[in-house]
Amino acid sequence: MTAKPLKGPIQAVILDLSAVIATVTSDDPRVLLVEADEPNSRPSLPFGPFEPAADRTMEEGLRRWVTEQTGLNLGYVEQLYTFGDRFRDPDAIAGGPRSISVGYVALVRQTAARRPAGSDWFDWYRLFPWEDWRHGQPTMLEEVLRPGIVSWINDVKDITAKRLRRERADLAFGFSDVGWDADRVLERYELLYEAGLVAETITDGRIKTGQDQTLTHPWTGLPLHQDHRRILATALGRLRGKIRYRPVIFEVMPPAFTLFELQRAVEGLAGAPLHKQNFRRLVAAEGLVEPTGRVSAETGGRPAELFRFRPDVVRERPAPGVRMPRGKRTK
Amino acid sequence: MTAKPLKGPIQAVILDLSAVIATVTSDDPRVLLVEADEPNSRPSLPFGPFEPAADRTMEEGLRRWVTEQTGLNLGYVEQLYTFGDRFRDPDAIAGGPRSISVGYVALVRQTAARRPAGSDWFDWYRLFPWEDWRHGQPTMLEEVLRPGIVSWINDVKDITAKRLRRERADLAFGFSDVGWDADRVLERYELLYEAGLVAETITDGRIKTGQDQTLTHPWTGLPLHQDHRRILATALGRLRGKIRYRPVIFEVMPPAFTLFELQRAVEGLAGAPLHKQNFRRLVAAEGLVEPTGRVSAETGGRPAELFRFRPDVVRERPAPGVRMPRGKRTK
DNA sequence: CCCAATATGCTCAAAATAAGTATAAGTGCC
DNA sequence: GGCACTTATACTTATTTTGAGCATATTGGG
Repeated sequence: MTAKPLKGPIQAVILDLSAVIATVTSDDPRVLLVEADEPNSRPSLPFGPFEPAADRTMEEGLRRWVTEQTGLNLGYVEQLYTFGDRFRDPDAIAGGPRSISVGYVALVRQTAARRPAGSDWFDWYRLFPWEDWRHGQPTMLEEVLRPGIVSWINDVKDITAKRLRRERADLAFGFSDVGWDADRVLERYELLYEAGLVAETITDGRIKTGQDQTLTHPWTGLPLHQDHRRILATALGRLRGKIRYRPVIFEVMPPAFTLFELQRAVEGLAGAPLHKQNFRRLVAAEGLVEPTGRVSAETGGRPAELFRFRPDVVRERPAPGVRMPRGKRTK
Repeated sequence: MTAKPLKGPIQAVILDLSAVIATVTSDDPRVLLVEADEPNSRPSLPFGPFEPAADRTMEEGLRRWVTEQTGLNLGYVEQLYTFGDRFRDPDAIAGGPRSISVGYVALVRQTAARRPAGSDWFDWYRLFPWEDWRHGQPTMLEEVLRPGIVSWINDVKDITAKRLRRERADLAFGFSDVGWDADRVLERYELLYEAGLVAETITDGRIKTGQDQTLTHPWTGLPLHQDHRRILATALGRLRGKIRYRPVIFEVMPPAFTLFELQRAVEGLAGAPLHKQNFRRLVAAEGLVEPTGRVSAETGGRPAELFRFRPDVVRERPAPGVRMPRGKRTK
């Protein structure tokens, strides 16, 4: 084993940085996408080059070009994952340099959520309709996805391979008594991708199996450029996990908010309904917020007290966040 | 905002893959390091080039060269983080191409933990002595680290900057009534790095402040090549978090083990002592293990029953892992 | 047979959680 | 002003989970 790899031939890679910029407007979680500029192209994540000469770190570089291009000043930024699979850029399959992208997830406040030219805020659940359980199980899950997944399972003859596919589907989608785990966003998207149930599958030069795309694809969410929906799935899963033990939700809230607004934001990201009374008891008990003394008359009923984030909580609790049940049974 | 970044000039980056290969021997968590080949050099993580022409994915590439170089067959592999800060490779500061490394963490079984030529298994806590709380608070924390950190805090005159440093230290090290959070390994290492309390600081062409290195460095763990100890800190933090909600600990266990052996392994990674009776109640209640029917007479007292991992648990529980308290008070 | 050492079983109080019921304080309409 | 309606907030209760300790079981060695 050598301690230093060969530095001789420069690797044929192109490195760029992609940004999942998320917020939550009054009701829905949203993400910033660059709109398609040609008729046949798809929306994409904002992405830009990494310029080693200019930027000390990749995160700095990301912040710089995001601000230059969109005027947004990113607050919370976290590195997500580095995507480098061969098929991620169809151009590279033919032998071009491998395209590598370091994905970041960033959170901005609703108030700062202007609409930069050429891009727009998309409801996260337009991309992942099956992830929105705020009003119960999405109907498309049983009606569209499940039949498609079952036929993907039966597509393979070998009994062991079939069992593996079934177990994987059970785990990802909570079928047959396994609970739905809101965090497994990526596992679900990847299964749908392999099953040919999302529009991206075909473009990657792979054989699409089983499904009639004209029937299924309109129901399985908006396809994005290259593997960008996969990057988004990674981001959503990460965020859902993180709100449980870090107070990141406050990165998208205005300085003052009612407890119900906070609840709506959490529900939006988590994709699940929460028990109202317990939610307020929890955030109070956790010490996440403190009253401002003011009230909001926007609610239509009794005015709600306005709260603010209490930063001291991070020095009192080891893992301050919004406690939520992780799995839920399908029924 | 343009949807496609410029592909004209190839980025001046060198991409490689580094591997944190971890296991737990009977008592201690261990990591595979390549031994220094010259008198003045330091041990390093195994790392190798990413070869787009040969490997479909980076993980495949990693598995390939690890097997080629060490003969180890990696089981569990997870991408950690991508390291690309300017200072990570001293050679690159002068204007050479930026060195980027995609870090992975892998787990192998004790039984498979042979000793590949040129490398050796190092006790994790030789690198991070302050992280080992299995026998109570490490003495070097109060005796060496805390004074060093205090003088780093006082090094700065501005009152706001001083408060920021103090709060950051409180949070990372659990000073002044904040609890010790075992997962914050990286935050602690980065603070020590900035404070000039680890040997790596000086080599990066930065000004070392405050401490007399001949006094402190022998106490602050074994320094590694470049930023490899930082990569390890990231890995340890990630693993500590993960054992709580995924059954990854079984990746390092032999096929059959006693509950106390399992507890030792968890304690080794977590760096904290666990209550024996509650531990066994937990793993039983969680359904993580099942009895094999055999017993082990190795224990010196009453023979212990041998258990095996029960893979079905992943289909019964949304987040199967070893439940542990996350923070602990210093006292 | 008694003791040291380890494994395992059980109890019990405290804390956290889930799911309600009850009450408070506004709005709009008549 | 009274009433229906809406939303906010307080409180109750049963259940589960956790933390900590005590008690018992099963071995090997003097």
